[in-house]
Amino acid sequence: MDMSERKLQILQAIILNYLETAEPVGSRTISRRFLMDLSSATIRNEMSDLEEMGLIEQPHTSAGRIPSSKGYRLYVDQLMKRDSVDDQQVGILMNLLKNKTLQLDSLLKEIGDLLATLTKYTTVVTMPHLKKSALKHLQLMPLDEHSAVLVLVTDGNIVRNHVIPLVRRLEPETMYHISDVLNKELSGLSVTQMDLTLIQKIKRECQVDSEVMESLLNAISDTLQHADDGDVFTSGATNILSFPEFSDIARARSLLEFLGQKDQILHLVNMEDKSTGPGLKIRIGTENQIEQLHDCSIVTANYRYGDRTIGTISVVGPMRMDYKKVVSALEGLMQDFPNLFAPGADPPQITQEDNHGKS
Amino acid sequence: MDMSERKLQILQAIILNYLETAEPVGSRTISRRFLMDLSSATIRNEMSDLEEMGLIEQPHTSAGRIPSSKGYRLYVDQLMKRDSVDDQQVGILMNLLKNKTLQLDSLLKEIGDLLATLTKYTTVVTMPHLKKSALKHLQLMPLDEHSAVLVLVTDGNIVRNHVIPLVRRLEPETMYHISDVLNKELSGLSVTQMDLTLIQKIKRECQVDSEVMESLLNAISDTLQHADDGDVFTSGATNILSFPEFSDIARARSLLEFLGQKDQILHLVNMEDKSTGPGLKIRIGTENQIEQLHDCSIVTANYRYGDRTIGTISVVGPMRMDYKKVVSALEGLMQDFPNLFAPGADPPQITQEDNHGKS
DNA sequence: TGTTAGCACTCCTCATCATTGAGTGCTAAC
DNA sequence: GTTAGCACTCAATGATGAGGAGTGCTAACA
Repeated sequence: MDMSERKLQILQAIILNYLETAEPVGSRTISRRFLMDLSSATIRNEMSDLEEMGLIEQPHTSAGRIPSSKGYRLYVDQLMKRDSVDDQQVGILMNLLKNKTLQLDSLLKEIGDLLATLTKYTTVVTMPHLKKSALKHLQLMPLDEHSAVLVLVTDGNIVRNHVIPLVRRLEPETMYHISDVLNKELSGLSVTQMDLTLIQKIKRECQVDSEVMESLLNAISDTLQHADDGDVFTSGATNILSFPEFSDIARARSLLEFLGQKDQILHLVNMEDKSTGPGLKIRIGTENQIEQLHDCSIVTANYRYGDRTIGTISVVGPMRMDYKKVVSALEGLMQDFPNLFAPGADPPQITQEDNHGKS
Repeated sequence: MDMSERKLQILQAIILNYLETAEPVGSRTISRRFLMDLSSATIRNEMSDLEEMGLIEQPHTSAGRIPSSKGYRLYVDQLMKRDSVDDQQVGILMNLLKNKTLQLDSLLKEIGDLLATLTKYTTVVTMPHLKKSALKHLQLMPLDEHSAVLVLVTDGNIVRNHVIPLVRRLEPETMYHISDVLNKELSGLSVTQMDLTLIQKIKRECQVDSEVMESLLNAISDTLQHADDGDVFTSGATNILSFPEFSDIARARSLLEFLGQKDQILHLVNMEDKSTGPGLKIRIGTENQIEQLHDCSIVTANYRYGDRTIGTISVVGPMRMDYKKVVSALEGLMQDFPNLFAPGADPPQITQEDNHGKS
């Protein structure tokens, strides 16, 4: 069976109508609303073909048709046009963000919030992995007899801190000294790049009583190793409850619970999928591995800082999602992303994922 | 109408049965399950009285009775006994927490998570207000040409940080110097205790070019003033969806959305209520001012650090909540709270809210 | 050969109606 | 004061049928 232009039009009509109404679409509706020069009977024949091709399906015999995962996929890949109206919305959003913060993590949270408000779906933002980020500065701060604070700043000005125990009191001056050495040796590196040789070198350079130094370095290395491997920030989760596809409370619950599990989310958005290139990644309905997401679609963008992809911004919604709007919003966002960050921030430049291979 | 012992027994029976089944309780059920020496007819007469007193109500004429807010209130105030089984559970929970962290905020998050798991309800923990906490240490860290990080540590080892812009480059040594002065002058104080005289004094002592100093102090003071006035941490929000009283999706949604609004939550838990003493605060159904909470009950405990009440831990559930379990858990928690924190932490001691006036 | 009108058929939706049963309130007897 | 008995109420359940949206098929048409 060949794929005529007309079939595509009908598929698109079904999808557009279904996105709007969430009701199965009948042949007469299409004939009246979209293709007035064809009778419903003709459209019925075409729909029958489309169903055979697996692009649409029928909830029951005497109902209209709804798009299948495969149908949405075809729509997203071939039929969908970008929307400049949404681009404008993104522009407004970006202006809200500009110069608002010097810190990448708060910026990302703001983006998540605004994107959830704009799209009315749920957004999931993964923060940069500490381990993959380059350290910009690190410092020990005296706290009390038994503890000190280790403060780490990574590129993007993300600050992490951890209280570490001391075997015995250290003078502030000693700490400053150690901090200087640590900084000299470690800044610019990522956690994965730190090895034993480096640690030995630091130990020598500090010239501090080796017992203290030993425990201190252990604590620091512990902190670095166990630092959360990427935080997840979710916004607009309750938006899901407003869609009729989630009026079944059990379904809604299982999805919301899934969205609450950081490790699962991380696993999901970081999952590599050979078929998609560098741009946005769109997963539709049953294309998702995870069962809780079989009724959902997820659009994911990777953001970059410097030359590394370090995190993701995703929009989660029902399969009957306004793909055009979401894709426009995310693409617009990724385009403007580099300009968002600190007007004259030092050397680092956030660059967008280049979209080569896409028109 | 007087309140006989028997009426109380019947009320208690209704409540216990309703907690279990979520179904209106009929006279025959009580006669069979709880008070076998009385006929259903007798119980019916008593129930009629209880209804007239406003302690129970009837969804419709031919249904059993369910407790009213007033009924639960009486139960909570007079009938409910503490439960030692739950105490044991709390004991286990406490052991899980012990020595886990040196930082009050992560400890509180853990508590929230565990309490949500234990009770199967939703927990809401408010973090200490920065403005009310005493500063333990504060420090400026160099970052790059245009910015520095201000790190604040409050009692409880809660670390906050903020990137602040610099009008021009400062040497690390200068920053250390400024930090020392700031520390000397400010540590031990809370934000509310800092005034203009103090700032002037700091300016003099630093002996740094006054333009730089001016902008720096402004930024710091900005940071302190605008520091989030208490963060809110919610755990187990989706538990709500498992209760039949929230099978209506609109109701569930409005509650979940309410729980997502930090400012509203803060307003709620900090609301002073003259009628309750120092111990736990229990708000049942319509006793809550906020409309979204009319079907819910909230049990709130204040935690203290040193001599100040600085935050709250709450459990939110349906009105048909297992008050005994929740109250036992929270009371047990507050009792052990002081022992939880850092084995040999410096001077500060977390003390519990004393329960005088309670048996 | 592609398009369309017509028609029988399917099956969901909704309203109606009767049945059932849990529960009540009242009364009269114990 | 307690209880048995009885009439009554009303939500829940399930059966029934009308209405309607939509389909698939067939036959006629351009």
